[in-house]
Amino acid sequence: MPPPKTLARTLLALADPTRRAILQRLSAGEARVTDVAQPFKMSLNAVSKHILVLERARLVQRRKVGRDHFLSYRAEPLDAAAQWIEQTRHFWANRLDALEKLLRDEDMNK
Amino acid sequence: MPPPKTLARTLLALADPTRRAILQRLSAGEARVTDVAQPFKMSLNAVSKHILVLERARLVQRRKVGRDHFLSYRAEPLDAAAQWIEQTRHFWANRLDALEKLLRDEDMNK
DNA sequence: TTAACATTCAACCAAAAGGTTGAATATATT
DNA sequence: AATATATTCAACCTTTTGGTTGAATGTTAA
Repeated sequence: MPPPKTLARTLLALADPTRRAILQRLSAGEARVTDVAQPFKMSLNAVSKHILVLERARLVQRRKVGRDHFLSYRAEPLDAAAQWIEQTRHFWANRLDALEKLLRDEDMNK
Repeated sequence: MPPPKTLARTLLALADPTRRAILQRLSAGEARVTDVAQPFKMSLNAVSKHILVLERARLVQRRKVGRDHFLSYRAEPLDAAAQWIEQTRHFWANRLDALEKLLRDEDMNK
């Protein structure tokens, strides 16, 4: 089972629009740091930092080939995030179901 | 359709562990600000601020009754977040499928 | 009407986030 | 060997974030 800080790191990484864009880019296939940075208006260094954050969250993996660093997208952490969200979502959904049932039952008695 | 900043606000709100805890608490039912704040070690004011963030992200709704403010959990923004995550996840999953298929096809030719 | 309670507002502070530029490191090309 | 390329490291700056305390506001209770 993954350490509990994993979810925090994942959500934090996803909370930045630049990082989400990077992920989208990488979900279309491997790319080097420079390639990933190219479309952005910010400096290469800034993008490099964002990639670091994504790496710490295990959302991005790095494969060095000579001077090139090839980045790829890893889906696993998203699973945990999705799970948390689904869980939180369904909890309340179930409560609503329970409430509706209760109201239905009461209706039957009128 | 929701404005595009909604997802950013949602993920940002979820990225803080205190706020996730507050949501969990509220997903079990309505509660007043003081009640929500009680289990935390930080000040009431700090929690009040977190609630503000959750409200701006539409994850929490407020219903005032006299001096009490009753807070409740709203699931809708989580749907958008879940959707984004699912979409990003499946994109890559599909690419993997395509790759596997390609490799299978090549195997047949050997 | 005074006192207690529930909550926010305002001012402040430290730490973190997101960006910049410039130098360092390592690899590739000529 | 010299130069160009790919990338990070380090120092710095500004804004945002998450927290504090103290005062203000509005509501209920004695």
